Amino acid sequence: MYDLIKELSWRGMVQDIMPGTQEQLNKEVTTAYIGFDPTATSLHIGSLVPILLLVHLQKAGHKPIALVGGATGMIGDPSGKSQERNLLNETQLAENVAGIRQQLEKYLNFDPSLPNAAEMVNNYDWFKNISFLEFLRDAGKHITVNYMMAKDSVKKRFEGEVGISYTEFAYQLMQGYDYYHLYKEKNCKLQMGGSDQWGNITTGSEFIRRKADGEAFAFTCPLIRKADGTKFGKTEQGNVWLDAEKTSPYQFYQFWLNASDEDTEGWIKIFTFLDAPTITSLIEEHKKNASQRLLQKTLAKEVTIFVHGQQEYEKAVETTEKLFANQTKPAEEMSEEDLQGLEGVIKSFIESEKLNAGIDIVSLLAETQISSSKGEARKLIQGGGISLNRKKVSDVQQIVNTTNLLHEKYLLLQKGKKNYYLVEIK
RNA sequence: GGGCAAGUAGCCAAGUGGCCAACGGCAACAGACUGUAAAUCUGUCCUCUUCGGAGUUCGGUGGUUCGAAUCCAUCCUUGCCCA
Repeated sequence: MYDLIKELSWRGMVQDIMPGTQEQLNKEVTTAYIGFDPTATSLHIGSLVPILLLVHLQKAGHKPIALVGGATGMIGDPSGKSQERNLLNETQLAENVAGIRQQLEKYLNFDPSLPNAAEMVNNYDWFKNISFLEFLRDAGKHITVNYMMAKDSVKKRFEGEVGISYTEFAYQLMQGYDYYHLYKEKNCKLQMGGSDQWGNITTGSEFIRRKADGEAFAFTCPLIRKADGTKFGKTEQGNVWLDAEKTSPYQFYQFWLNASDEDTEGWIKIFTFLDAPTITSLIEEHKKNASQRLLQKTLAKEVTIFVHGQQEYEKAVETTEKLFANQTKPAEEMSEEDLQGLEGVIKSFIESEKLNAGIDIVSLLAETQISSSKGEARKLIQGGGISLNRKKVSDVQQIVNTTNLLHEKYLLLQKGKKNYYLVEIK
């Protein structure tokens, strides 16, 4: 067993920590949990940090519990939200819980023969049996409203102009009860999470102290931000998901590869398992010749392998090389195999009759969904944002027909520099 | 139940009878520069378009007016104060 807090500290993954947490972890094998909100069927890269915390925890010899918030998801966490959330319906929620469960199983070791095997729980399982009266008597009585109101997440809403419903106000008490439940049932003595969860987490510790006279610890990791202040984890296609169906490994790899220098130094510590000397030397190496983007490549490699596996990583690199390594090389020189093997690039189809007759570029872009409308397609072309087979389209009227096809089957379209689309005839 | 204030595009936020598809900022998308980086500069940014325009907006509904995001009525939502 090594010093987990020390390990996480140099990685920049500890924001707030309760006194005594480090001692507890070094004293004995400790069970710890993190909650995941079932707001979608897949987790996105924002959830990667909590997942990594659990992985580190397990590596350090402790026992991780992943809690899926089937019950709390029905309520809505006010943390970081300036507005009341919409309630999810039950079927949607059940679907989301199932999806997330499946993903978490990939990253943690659930082998029951291990002394510190990971476990997964759903708080709906205990909340469904608790009546409102019971909850008020067993939980509500132990925490004062004054205490709950002092939390930042709640205070903001009191001060803001939107207000907070009784339902969302109760959220932190539910999360506190979760912690108490796991403390009682699983001897869970540590809760982790993003720093936005600090308020909710400490309510849990306080609740355990008052109701069970027990000591329960906590620490949080900083929320990931980009150096330019914009939201982390978004691309032109939207959220970056961990599900390969939603975000292909190639797109996933590209996301990390595109990280800025400034962000990469911090991210490589957080998102990879590389040790301190390795990272230090990588950073030095990178600074000598930043244009090689060694840090970005290493980061992208490590994270893609962790999430999608070695094989998918290799395919992503292959596709990346075909598209970006020889950008000046005419598209006509790409072999059929090259084009077919463009794994993860967005593909679409066009009927061969349309090409035989010749189709104007604007209609083609609209039909293949590369642009959302003809108007947008036209604007993109006028702004110089569209390339066909690596040649910039300058004429809005340009007709595309079979002579433009590569290997009589494909069209390689680009929106901007980085977004490739492969159109196949059918 | 009474009083006061507010509701404008993804968000913030101007506008308070025609010059308004609506100032500005953020976010987003594209271009130039570059290293598939950052910063910077430029363009786009309600929807559709044969690029000439066309259509639908300013919480909902109804009205006044030649003409309303702007005035009136009413309803809804939110916040604050009083009961």
